[in-house]
Amino acid sequence: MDDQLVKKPSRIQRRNRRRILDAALDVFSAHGFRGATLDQIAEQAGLSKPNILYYFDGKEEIHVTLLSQLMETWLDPLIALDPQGDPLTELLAYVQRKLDMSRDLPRESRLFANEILQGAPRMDPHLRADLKPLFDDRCVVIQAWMDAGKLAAVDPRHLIFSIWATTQHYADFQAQIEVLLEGQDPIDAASQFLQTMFRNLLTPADTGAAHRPGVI
Amino acid sequence: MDDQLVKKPSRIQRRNRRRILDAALDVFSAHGFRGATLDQIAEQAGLSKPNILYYFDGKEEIHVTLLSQLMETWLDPLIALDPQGDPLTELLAYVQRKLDMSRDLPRESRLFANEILQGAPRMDPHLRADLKPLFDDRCVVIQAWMDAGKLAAVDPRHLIFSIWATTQHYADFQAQIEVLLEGQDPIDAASQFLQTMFRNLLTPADTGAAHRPGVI
DNA sequence: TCGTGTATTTACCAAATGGTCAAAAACACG
DNA sequence: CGTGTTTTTGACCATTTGGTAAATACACGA
Repeated sequence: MDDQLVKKPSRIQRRNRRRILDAALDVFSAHGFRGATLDQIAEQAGLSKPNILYYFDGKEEIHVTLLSQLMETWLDPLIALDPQGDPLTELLAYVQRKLDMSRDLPRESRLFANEILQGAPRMDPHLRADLKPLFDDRCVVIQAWMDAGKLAAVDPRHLIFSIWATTQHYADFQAQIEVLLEGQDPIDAASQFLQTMFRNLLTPADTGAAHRPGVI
Repeated sequence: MDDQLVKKPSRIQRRNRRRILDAALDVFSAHGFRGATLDQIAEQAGLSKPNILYYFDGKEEIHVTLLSQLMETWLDPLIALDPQGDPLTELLAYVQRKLDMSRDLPRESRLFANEILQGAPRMDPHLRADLKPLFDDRCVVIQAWMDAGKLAAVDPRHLIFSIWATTQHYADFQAQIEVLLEGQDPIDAASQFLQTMFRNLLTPADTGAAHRPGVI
């Protein structure tokens, strides 16, 4: 019949799997793994619970599938960091890409945050296998830039942490930010602020003054 | 008998309530509200489940009690910001206090993060009633410092966000950091890094060079 | 030591939840 | 249209979970 081990999924299969994963992303990101229920996911997806279990082996598999897909999306901006590019430009662009992701993919950010918060029980292998090597490599690249005097010398690891922390904050702590900012769109102002902060941090001392806000 | 409406709790009551809250902090911070079970809390506290419900009206009340207590702790460092002090010193000390809290009270940080991540369903009133006014007041103070030329001019709100994000990151994303840093204590290095970053950001342009790392 | 209010446990319960299964319905296609 | 396959459903099930009621054990002052 088919010489492939796995039949290629039908149109209906693709559509329903996509619906389920999208609904699951909604629910998991809002309530965490244990807080999410199959009934919620089913309702959100517009399918019955047994129908969902026809497409996935169980709650766990849905979650794992989401996390695997997420890891790719999550690494992208860091992969896009070009060792041949201009150091300061590259890093500021990286900050912007991460911030854009907080605006465009807040559910994914919260799914990730939920998983890490709870000790990364399902994602730990991914972190070690995928994120760690990339992280180490990027630290070497950044360190080389600093050694060449093209960036102010700071700990590259904590630099990356601070970029992650400040950008993802706008997605993960959105509920708090909405209370404190009363409905203004925070991302534009955040972009200004973060670009200033990281430019000031990273501009090497001998390259002339950092671009100070309020000072042209 | 007693002219007070509420009898003062016995020694046993105080001890057991403390045990329960401590156990609940463990469990809630590790699994979130819905992921935590009374059985887990009971076992962790060394009490039976009905015994726990003898001291608290239900799971919800335990959680709410924790969040209320947490809010005080959480506001403390911001309250301690002295409008009369030296601006740069005050803000850098604030960063340090927040970072110390990430090291000393990681469970509390994760409890808070969990709650906000899920949309702050139980904490929203506290945020509006307690955090928001303090936040607004501190923004005014910081803005005044900037207007007086004692700090570089940036958006005070996003400045505070970035301090929260970078410091709490070390508690909330500990699982990830442990994978990436392989067991070194990150807080000391983080302290160096963050002090440098925020000093560079906040030192006003005309006050002489910011303290650049690697440059004495 | 006794009696009374406090503390703890044992045995439950109802609802929620992840999951199963067989049969029905819908569908693709010659 | 008819037939074989895929998809969907309704009825169920076992376990977990938050919570209760009543009985028992305990502390401690009179």
